[in-house]
Amino acid sequence: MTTTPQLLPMAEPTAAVCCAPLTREAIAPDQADLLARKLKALADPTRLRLVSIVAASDGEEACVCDLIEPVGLSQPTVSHHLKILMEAGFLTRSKRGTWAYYRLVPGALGELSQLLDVTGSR
Amino acid sequence: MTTTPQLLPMAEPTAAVCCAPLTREAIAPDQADLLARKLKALADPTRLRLVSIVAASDGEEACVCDLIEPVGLSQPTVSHHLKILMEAGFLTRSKRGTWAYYRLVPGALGELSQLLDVTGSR
DNA sequence: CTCGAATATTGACAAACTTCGATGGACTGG
DNA sequence: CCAGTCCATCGAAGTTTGTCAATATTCGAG
Repeated sequence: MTTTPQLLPMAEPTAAVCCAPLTREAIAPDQADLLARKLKALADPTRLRLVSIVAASDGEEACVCDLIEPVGLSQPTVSHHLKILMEAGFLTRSKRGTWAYYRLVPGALGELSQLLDVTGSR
Repeated sequence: MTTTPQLLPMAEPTAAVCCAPLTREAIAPDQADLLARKLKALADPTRLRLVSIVAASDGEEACVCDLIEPVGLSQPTVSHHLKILMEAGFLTRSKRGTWAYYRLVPGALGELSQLLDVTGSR
């Protein structure tokens, strides 16, 4: 009964986590918080596999039923991981009939990637 | 009483996590594990700030005493975070006298960055 | 050798996370 | 309308994580 889970701003206000690569100057605490939340969403073997499977799927989308067997976990657990990935801005869901299809948010991974090391400086 | 914490292979056998970007084809479970461990090491606001401060420091190194005040946590906690970052392959330590100086491992962040999204494909 | 300073380690505890089974809601086919 | 399928949510159990105070360790100065 907590408040509605907040979506992390990623697609919309691109200004949120945007500017300084990690290695140029000390990151601000609030930017560190935001970046950490996104990294945490990805920092799980199952969720990495889910993202990867969705990305590699035909049409670059997959329904839950396609994801349960590959990762070998229960359906509620898979749904839970997908929700976390959605809230972090990496996936979107679209329902068609009883099926829920998940897709990658274009550019979400790339944005994170750039933040970690824009310049290749070090 | 677990086994001695294993260093994640990053500097040495670069073949470990090396090949397929997350979005080309489904990642193998063991690669997902490895990648998740590295992401988890980075997925904490304090540790992101530590990495950032070290990177932005003069001479690109910093001792623990320089890091305690900026992050506002106790000395044991800071040491603990630094240890995690070392075991994940992001930092190295060199002791000079009683001081311990931490440095970024060159390329470690970049390697991770590339893994998340090599192509910018999506 | 002894004292003080800089770090690391240990032990403890609360909070967060991962997982599951059970349940509930929504849609489809007969 | 009914039964069955797909998915999300709830509640609970077990594990992991972040943090601190207390303690141990290591080194340099005198």
